[in-house]
Amino acid sequence: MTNKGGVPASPLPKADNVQQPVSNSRLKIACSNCNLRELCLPVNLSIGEIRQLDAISHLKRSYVRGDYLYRSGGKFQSLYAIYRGSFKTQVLHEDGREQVTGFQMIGEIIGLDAICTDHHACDAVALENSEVCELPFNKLEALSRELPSLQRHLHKIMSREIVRDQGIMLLLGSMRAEERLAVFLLSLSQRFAARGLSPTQFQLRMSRQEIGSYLGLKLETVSRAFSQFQNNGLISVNTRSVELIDLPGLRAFIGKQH
Amino acid sequence: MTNKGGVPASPLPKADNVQQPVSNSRLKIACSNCNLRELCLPVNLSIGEIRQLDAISHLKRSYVRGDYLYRSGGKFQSLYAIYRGSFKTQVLHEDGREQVTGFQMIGEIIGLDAICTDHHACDAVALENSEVCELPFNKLEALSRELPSLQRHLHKIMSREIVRDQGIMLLLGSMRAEERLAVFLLSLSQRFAARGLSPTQFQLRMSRQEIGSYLGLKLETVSRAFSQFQNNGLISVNTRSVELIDLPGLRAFIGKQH
DNA sequence: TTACCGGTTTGATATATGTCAAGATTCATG
DNA sequence: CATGAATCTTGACATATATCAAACCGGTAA
Repeated sequence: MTNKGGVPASPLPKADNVQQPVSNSRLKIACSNCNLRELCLPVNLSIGEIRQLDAISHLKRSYVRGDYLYRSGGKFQSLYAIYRGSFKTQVLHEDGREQVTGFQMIGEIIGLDAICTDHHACDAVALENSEVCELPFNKLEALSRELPSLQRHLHKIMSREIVRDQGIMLLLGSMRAEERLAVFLLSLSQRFAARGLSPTQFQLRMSRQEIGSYLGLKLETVSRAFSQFQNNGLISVNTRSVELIDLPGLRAFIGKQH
Repeated sequence: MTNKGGVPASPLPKADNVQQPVSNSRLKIACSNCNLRELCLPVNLSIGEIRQLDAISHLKRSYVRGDYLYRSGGKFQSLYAIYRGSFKTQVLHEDGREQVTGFQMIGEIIGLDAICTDHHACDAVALENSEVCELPFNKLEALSRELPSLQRHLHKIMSREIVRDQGIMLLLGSMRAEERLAVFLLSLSQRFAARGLSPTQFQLRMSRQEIGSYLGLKLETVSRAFSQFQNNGLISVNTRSVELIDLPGLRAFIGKQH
């Protein structure tokens, strides 16, 4: 599964609508495929520093939809930078309840939950054909002692995750069903835009059930909310393909009474 | 407000039911007041290393109930180790909605949300008379480049916060009102126990409204759930003072249908 | 083509929690 | 001690979302 050599084993990934990579560093490629450089690791690093980071990373090959990147309880070794595709993370309660805690896409770092106990606290499951860069955490820590800008960046990534989770707590704790879906769609829109993809037209990689779990709703409620937005002319939706027709209207919808 | 000297400006804090401090290091004191050493910073550090950490910390004086430790949007300078008392953190939405994102008590670190943008993402408000140790983050980062065990500990604290938030997402996304309150009470119980306090009898420092905001419920619903537990003989409650009578029963309650 | 099969949509109804309102209790203060 | 302001409890009722059920759709395989 892993490829320890210094050169990617497979051709560079190409997504529609994405610029060509600007260097042959795997991590930089994972990053230069998107516009939002902060999402990925090699920010504010010199060429030499990026090479050091490259030296500790491995390219892992494809996961297909449904494959586990890691499982809850598994031993923690590495963080993963998503290189192509997307994942969901979920926590399972012993009584069978599950909660999707996030959807991760290209350029994002996954696995931070495992640091505190040395064991993963959730499952990570591929939503489509995907590839990740593995970043052995011991080596990442050692390198970040040498490179203050890498250290700071690692801290920022963890802090951003905390802030993101708090935003979801706000959503789950105090928003109505349709508001939650609006927030979700706008968040996807923004993340696609940051990667040079269309902010108004995209394919959902997850089911209504998975969206519902993430938003604390049943799948029927999610489906009804989609239909409602379509009836109001805010979006056009056909199963997994979505077009956001009225972005300002969607934004204005959040926080409104009734 | 700050005290830059090497010696605490006020007498050591004493809580009922808590052991005496074992050294005169402010951070170690904040820590040795509790049994769960991992909660606080100077874990696995030598005496000399703790002195280094002490050298970068300041003791801040009392906050009274309602005082802000920091405000959302404020410039990020420092993390804070709670030395005495307790705080709540809350995020505010522009439409006036607020969500309490956590309650923090002695030995816990607060302020991690601010690292990613250099500005605080939430408010931190004292729930009672409280004191904190200020830890200037630049100095903390510099020191953690020198001390790998401090570096790892800082990472664990951030990761633990991520895991905690994901647990609350599970609670908010898929539990019923009474289950949420049971989880909340058991979590408090465990944290008190870890500090050498009674796991079954304690005073709540927050209002029904604040508990409700944290749990995604209205205050009336929280009040009814308290009454329900009391009627079922699981707890005894009188406004802010709570006794957990049947801990196993409370645990068993979580996840049960109906 | 035909027949599945998982996922989605939509309708009818049930229920948990919210909303509104009135008292009761606790707490702060003169 | 008396007063008033918060906070908490409890009841009656409203409503958003869940539940249950049926029909619909798009892809895949026989």
